[in-house]
Formats: sequence, structure tokens, C-alpha cells
Amino acid sequence: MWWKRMKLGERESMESTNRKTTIKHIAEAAGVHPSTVSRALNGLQESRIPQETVDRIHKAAAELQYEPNPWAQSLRTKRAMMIGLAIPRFTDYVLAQMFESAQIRATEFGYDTLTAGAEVGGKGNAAIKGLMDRRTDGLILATAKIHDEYLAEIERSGVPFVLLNRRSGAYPAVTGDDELGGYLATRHLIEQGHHRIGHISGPLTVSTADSRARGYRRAIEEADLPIGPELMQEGRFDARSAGDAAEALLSLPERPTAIFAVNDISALAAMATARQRGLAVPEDVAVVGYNDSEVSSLLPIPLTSVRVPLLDMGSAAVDLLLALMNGKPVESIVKVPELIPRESSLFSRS
Amino acid sequence: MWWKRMKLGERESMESTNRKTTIKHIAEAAGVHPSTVSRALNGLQESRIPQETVDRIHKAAAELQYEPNPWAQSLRTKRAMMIGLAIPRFTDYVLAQMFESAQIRATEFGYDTLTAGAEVGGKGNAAIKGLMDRRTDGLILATAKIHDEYLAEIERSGVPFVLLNRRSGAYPAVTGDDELGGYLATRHLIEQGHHRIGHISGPLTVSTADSRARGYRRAIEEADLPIGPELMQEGRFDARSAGDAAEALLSLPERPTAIFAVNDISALAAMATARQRGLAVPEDVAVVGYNDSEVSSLLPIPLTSVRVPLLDMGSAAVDLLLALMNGKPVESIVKVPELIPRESSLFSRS
DNA sequence: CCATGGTGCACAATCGTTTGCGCTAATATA
DNA sequence: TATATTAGCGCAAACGATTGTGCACCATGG
Repeated sequence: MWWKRMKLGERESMESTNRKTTIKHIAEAAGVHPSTVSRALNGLQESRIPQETVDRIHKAAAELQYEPNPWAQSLRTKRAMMIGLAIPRFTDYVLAQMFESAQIRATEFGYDTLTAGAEVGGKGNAAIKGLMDRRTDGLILATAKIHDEYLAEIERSGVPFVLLNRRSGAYPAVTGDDELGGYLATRHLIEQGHHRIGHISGPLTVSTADSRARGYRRAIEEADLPIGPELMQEGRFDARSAGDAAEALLSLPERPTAIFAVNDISALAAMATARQRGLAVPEDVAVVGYNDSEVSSLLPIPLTSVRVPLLDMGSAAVDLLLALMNGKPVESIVKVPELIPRESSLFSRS
Repeated sequence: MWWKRMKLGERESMESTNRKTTIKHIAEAAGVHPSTVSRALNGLQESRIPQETVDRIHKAAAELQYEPNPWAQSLRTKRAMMIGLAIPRFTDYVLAQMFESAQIRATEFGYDTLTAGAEVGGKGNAAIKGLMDRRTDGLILATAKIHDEYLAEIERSGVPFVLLNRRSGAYPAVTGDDELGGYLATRHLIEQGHHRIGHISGPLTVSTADSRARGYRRAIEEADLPIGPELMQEGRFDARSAGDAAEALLSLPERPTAIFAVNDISALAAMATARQRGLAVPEDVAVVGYNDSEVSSLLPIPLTSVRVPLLDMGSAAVDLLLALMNGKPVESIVKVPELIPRESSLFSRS
């Protein structure tokens, strides 16, 4: 019942006999100098240590169950072997997906991932500040609301960073082609024969939302279809605001027959609103979402959605960051989205 | 265009004039010894330093933009101010929720969160090993598939840990009362007048799935209703297997009129399967899920589900761990679930 | 026999903090 | 006046690893 008895300090003292083995213990066991142990363990081919000695050292290390002390290593080498990931929320499907793949990728390269998130009340800077205080080797910033001035400040501090799912100036970034995604979604609805197509957007100050809206406009204008502020309702990526937006769209005198929503949650809300008003999907109103989240295909009426290669984006961000840290030249990466047609929009009017 | 030019090494050398300020610089600027700076900055009330000196030191620290070096601090104090969180997946709603709240809570106490996850191919041990190598101050283990022997090994290593959403032996754990949850869900269906109630379970080797199934049995037996292996189909928490399970249930000669699914995804799959077979929800078959995930309430037919206080669980795990690290006596925590009735099960047969 | 040159390793400094110990000077007590 | 006490702070040793420098030692070649 150790967890009922011991304080940190006590545990330490108890283990005073049982301490973690250090490089010095190995040196003693193998009859060499600590520095030799370090070189042998790190496989330095500079100072050629005879195989026999190397083996002896490895054996001693294994026997003593040596685990290098990362603090000492970092202090000396000035490398933490950690990258920081700033993410507003983890419960968001899109972000979680990118986070997970980034984490996996980082692990492949021996880097651990320190997360800072939950930018409660727009305190994203505090989160990033925290990561920098930890002296991570690099930063992946997926938070939408960083002031550009703050990015400049990070740049000045010399910590390599990349933006994820967000773009700003010429800073290296990994994003999806949201404009294209918006275009594809809208184009699809047009091809199904719709003439009045509404859009539930996200906050237009957020670049992803803005781009999708621009794609929507382009498709509409290209097809010479009606467009106007009443057909573009601004939401906040969440169900409640999207529900209101859908309400507004569906109660227009000239009701749209199709809705393109900025994300799947908003699309879901639109479908629910439609149902409440006695409108059938897709017969009365077709719906297209964005992100192709897990549930989209599982719904009783499966949701047409734009699939963004979120996993690719996460790992690409890590690759970009690592390149940056190695001083290689880097270019921002744009991932191409793809429309996944499903029942919610498959009712041809032509 | 720094990101096109500089390697890590070069950056360093460039900053050789511009180095991070250390405690020593402050000492020089304030005209005191480094040790005094340390004491002043850490607010040691032991050795009383006059306010005037403290102020001077703080001023110098601020001017030089001092940031303590966490590696040196950890090396010296043997505390990392980090806790490790082992989690199989981040894209899972339940886990993400717990993770996020844990992260927030940890931050409140000045701890950062190191994550290890993605136990690809059951390599959960590798993830945990990684966290231990990083020498985090404590561990929160939310991975389902740790062998108990490995837990014993962690215990032996002396690193404090708590289990999250999982129980094993007498180790401190934070869990939801899954048995009760399963009971509540089934009881609700019974009260709606159902007599033949099927269950789509998770893998019964996983404690949460097993507990929910036990709750189901208890409710059924208590009401003297039919029960049997054909009414309990085992899935794997995912849509595909749950779809198969639903298929099996709904094609029984004596078709159940209600289904309790082990999680919302499974419930969704069941609803979709029902719809494909031309069965209406809830008129022909009522469905209850588990976890009350975000989408549940947004569905065109909102899903009745068992709400588990996931956020509470995440932060409770941190609280438990911190208590443990401080040597306080701790007790495992069980959170009580609550049924949220919605349209998918609200069609009374009585 | 000495210069030359390579091995194989030890030495010691260093990274930036924290902290036990003890010194100095000022003040209080006898 | 002599001694005890205390405040204020400096000294130096850690913590555990990495790494530049250099010194023996041995072999080789002239």
C-alpha cells in the first residue's frame, strides 16, 4: 500500500540505497571513465573505442538498468527532444485527428510531445509561452487566434515553429485547401441541379471559414446563380449557432433547396433543424458538411462531406518542423480535399 | 527568411552574444551572488532577504527577461513539474474529453502534460516506458490494455500513478460507475414498456464494457424479462462491428423492440442498421447509447444516452495523482452516471 | 635509437540551478 | 566591554550528462 504511506521525500530517501544508476556507476562497473561510457553508449565513431570495451559497457548498462537522465542530457546538449503542440481544444474532431497523427510522427523520430491547450478566454499566448518556457525544440501552432505580432515575437526568440491548419504571412504552414473544398462542395450541389444554395459559414475572421466561404462564392458566381447576404449565414462552428443559421435560411421567403455547412457539426444542426420544420433530407433540402468526421457516414442519413487529409496534415507539420530544425529549406504545404458524396445530397433535381 | 537559412547550430552561434540570461547575469546586474538570486526569485522565507534587495533582483530579472532553465531546475530538484498521460487514442470522444480536462487541471497546478499514446498494436507499454524515461513526476494511465504485471513493475519503480477509466486491483483509479450506467439505461427501456431488449456490448475483456453488460443483466433479471446469448451481441466499440451486432439482433426470429448499445457510436450504427431494414426509431425499435457524446443531441433523432461526467473524471485523476505525489492517503473515485432521455427511446409501449 | 603517428582512454570543464554551511557585521544581552 | 544572537548573503558542492584536450602507450619507419 505504498500510495497510502509515502511522501515524495520519503520515497527518495528510501531509495537512497536504490538510486537510479548513472553513467558513473556504469563507468565503475566497467572499469572505465564516465566519458568513455558516454561515448560508447552514444556510438560515437570519432574516438574509436574497441568493440570489446563497448560490449563491456553495454553489458554493465543493461545489468544496472541504466536509463539516461534526460534533464542532464538536455542541459548539456541544449536539446530537449520534445516538440510543443499548441492546440485550442482536444475534443474537436479535426484538431484531435491532427494532433494524434502529429504525435505518432514525432514519436517515430524520437521526439516527445508536450501539449498546451485549452485557450480559455483567448489566452492562447499563455499556452505558447508555457511551451517556450519548457524550451521545446520546436513548436506546432494550431491555435487560430494568435496575434501576428506574437508570431513575430516567437520568430525573434529563435524557436522554430510551423503553423497547422492556419496561415499567416509567409510563415511555414500546413493547411488544407479550404477554398477548393468550399468550391467542390458547392459545385457538387450545383451539379445535383440546385439553384438556390445557402451557406452556413464559420466566423469569417478565421481563415479556414473565410476560405470555404470564398470557394462557395466562386462556384455560385461561376454558375451565375443567385447569391446574397441572406444566403450566407455566419455561425461559430458549433451546433447552436448553426441551428440558428439554418433556421434563418430555411425560413427565407424563397427557401434554398440546398445548404453547404462549414463543418459537419453545423451540417448536423442544419439537418436537425430541417427535420423539425418537417423538411426531408435530401428531398426537400440537401446538405453538405465539411471534414468528413467519423459520424458522417454513420448517420441514418449519411452526410455528404468534404474529406480533408487531417492525418496527413498532422504528420506533415512534424516533417516540416523537423526540416526547419535541421536548417533545411522548407515550403508551406497545402493538402487537397476531396468530396465524399453520400445520401444527404443525392437527390437529383435536374 | 530565417527558416530558409539557419541550422540549429548556426542559430546558436549567432545568439552567442544574445544568449539566454541566466541567474548569473542577474546576480551580476543586481550586485549579489547567484544563490541570493535563486532564493529571492523563489521567495524563500527561510533566509530573510531584505525587501530592497529582492526588489532589485526582480527588477534585474525582468529587465533581462530572465526565464529559468527547466532542465537545470529539474536536474537539481529532481522534479519535472510534468505529469505523463498515457492514452490509446485522442480521436476518441471519451478519452479526448478526459484528456482535455486533465490537461487543464494539471496546468492549474503548474504542471505540464506529456502525452504518449497511439498504442499501435498493443504497444502500450512502450508508451508508458517513454513517459517514465522522461522522468515525469507522475502518471495517469488511461490505456485499457496494460498487463497487470506491468502495473506492478511501475509500482516497483516508485513512480506514482493513477488509473483513469480503468480499474485494476487496489490501485488508485478514477472510473465511472459503468454497472450502474448499464442498469439505468436498461431500466429506462423497461419502464418504457419494452420486454425484449437487446444489448450490443463492447469486448467483454474490457472492464467498462463488462460492467455495462452486467448492469444490463441485472436490470433484465430484476424485471424477470427474457435474456440470453442471442440478445447480447459482442462488438468492439466501433461502428462496423456494432452494425453487424445490430444486424444480428434485428434479424432474430423474435426481434427485440429495444437496444442498449455500449457507446454512442454503436448506437448510431444500430440506428442506421434499423433504418436500412425499414424500421423506425423509436417506434419500431428504441435505442439507447452511452457517453452522451456531443452529436447525440444533435442527431435528427436525438439519441438517449448515459452521461458520464468525463470532465470531472479527468480533473479528478489529476487531483488524485497530486495527492498521491504529496503522500496524502487516497481513495479511488467512482463517478455516477446519469441517463439523458431523448427521442430515440421515447415511445411508450405500456 | 629516435621521431612519428595513431589508438584508447582519462581529465576536467561545462550546462544553469539549488542548497547546506558558514562567514561577516550589526545588534542585543550579560 | 565581552559575548551571544541574528540578519544577510557568499561559497562551493552537488545534480548527471557531454565533449575538447591531451597524455600515455604501442607500433612503425627511418
